Amino acid sequence: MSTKVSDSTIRRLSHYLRILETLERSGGGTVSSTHLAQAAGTTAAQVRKDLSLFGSFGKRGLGYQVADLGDRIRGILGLDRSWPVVLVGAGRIGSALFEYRDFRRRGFEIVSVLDRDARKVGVRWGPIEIEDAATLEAVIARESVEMLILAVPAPAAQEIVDRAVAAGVRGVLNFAPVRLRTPDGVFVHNVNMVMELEALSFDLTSREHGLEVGRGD
Amino acid sequence: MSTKVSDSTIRRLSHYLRILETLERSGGGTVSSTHLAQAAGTTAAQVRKDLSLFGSFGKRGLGYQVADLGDRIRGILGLDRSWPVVLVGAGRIGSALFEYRDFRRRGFEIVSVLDRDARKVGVRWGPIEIEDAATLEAVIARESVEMLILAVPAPAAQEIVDRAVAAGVRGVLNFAPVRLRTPDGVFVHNVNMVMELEALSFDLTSREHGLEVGRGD
DNA sequence: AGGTGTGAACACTTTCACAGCA
DNA sequence: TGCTGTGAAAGTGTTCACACCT
Repeated sequence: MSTKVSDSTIRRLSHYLRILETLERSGGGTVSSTHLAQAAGTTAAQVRKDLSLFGSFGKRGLGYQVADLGDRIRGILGLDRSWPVVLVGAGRIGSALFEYRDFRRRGFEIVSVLDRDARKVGVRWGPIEIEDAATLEAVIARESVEMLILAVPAPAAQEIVDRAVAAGVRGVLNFAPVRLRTPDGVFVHNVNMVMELEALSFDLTSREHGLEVGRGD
Repeated sequence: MSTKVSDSTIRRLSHYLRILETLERSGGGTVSSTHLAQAAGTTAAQVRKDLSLFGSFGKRGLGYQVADLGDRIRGILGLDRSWPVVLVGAGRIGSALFEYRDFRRRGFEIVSVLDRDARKVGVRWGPIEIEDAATLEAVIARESVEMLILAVPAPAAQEIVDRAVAAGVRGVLNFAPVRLRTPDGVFVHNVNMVMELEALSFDLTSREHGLEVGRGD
C-alpha cells in the first residue's frame, strides 16, 4: 500500500474524481470501471489498476459506489482538507490565477498575494491586499502555508523558492520557464505553456512530413 | 528516422533548446551531452538517446556545436517558421495568454482573439480587436490558422473545437478542464492547473504519511 | 584522452486474461 | 451473469557500457 505510485496514475485519479463529481451531482449510484474509463479516455483495466494501488473500493459484479469512491480518491489525493496557498507574482498570470475559481472549488485557497513591485504593493484584489515580496517568510509563517504558486519572471524564481523553502514551503507550482533546484522533500510541478505549444508544433510538423500515426484515408 | 518519438523526448528537446539559446547568447562554441544533461536535469545518456532519434548531430570527442544543434532542434520541433494562432476566450486566462511574451518570442503569434460575449466583441487589445466567436470559421480561413488556444469555460469547449477542426485546425492547446474529442490527425494538449495542484497535494500528503522517497536525515 | 552513438539490460507502465465474489 | 482485483505478458522508456571516431 505504500509502493511507488506513478505521476500518470495521480493525474488519472484527479481526472476520475472530476468525473465522479459530475456523477454525484446527477444522482450518484454506482459506476463501472468501463464507464469511468470511457469518460476519462482510458481503459477499464487501467482504472482498476490505478484504484487497486490504494485498496479495494469496488464490489464485484456491481462496480463502485460513486459517493464512496469520490471520498476515497479525495482522501488519497489529500483533498479532504483545505490548502492555503501563497501566490507570488501579481502580473498577468498571477492575476488570472487569482481569479481562477476552480482552485477554491477544490480547496486551494490563495490566502496571500505578494509582489516585488512597489507600485503593486497595497493594491486590493477583492478581499486581499498585495503584500511586499520582502515579507515572504513572515507571510508563510503567519498563514501556515505549505504550497506556493510561483508566477514571477524566470530570473527571480530561484531566489523566491529558496526563501520559501527555508520558511517551510514543501510544494511549488511553478509557471516560470526554469528548472528549479530544491532539496529532497520539496516537490515542484511545472506548467510551461510554451513547451506545450512546441509539442503541438512538433505534432503538426511531423504529420506533415507523413508519419505513420494513421488516418487511413 | 520516422519511429515513434515519446512525448517526454519532445518535452526534453524543448528544454534543451532553451538551454542552447542561453548558450548561444553567451558565445556559442560547443556543449557536451553531460553539460546539457546537467542544465536540463537529466542524464547524459538520455540527451544522446533523445538526439540520436533524429540523427547524428555531434562530433565524437568534441560534443555538439551550440548554434548547429539549436538549428537542428528548431527544425525537428517545427520552430523554423512562424505559427499563426487563434485564441478563443477573452476572459482572465485568455488575456494573460495574450500578453504572454514568450509565445511570440518562439514564433507563435496570436493573430486573432475571439469571444462569444457581445460586450467584449470590438474591444481593442493592443493591435487586435476582439471578434465574435460566431466568425470562428471565417477567421481560421482568413488567417490560415492551424493552431488554436482554447481558453473558454468547460461547457463551451467541445463545440468550439468541433467547429475549428471542421474549419481546418489541426492542433489545440486546451485550458478547459474537459477531455476533448477530436478525430485522428488532430492533436490536443491540455493544461490543467487544478490537476497540478492536486498532484502537489498528493505529494505533500503521502510524504506526511511517511513514504520512502528518502531524506535520510 | 574525451565524448558521441547505440545495442543490450533494466525498470517502469499498460494491457491481457482470468479467478473469484456479488 | 457481471464486474472487480490482480498476477503474468507485452510494451515503452531509461540507463549501462562500450565500440568507435577525433
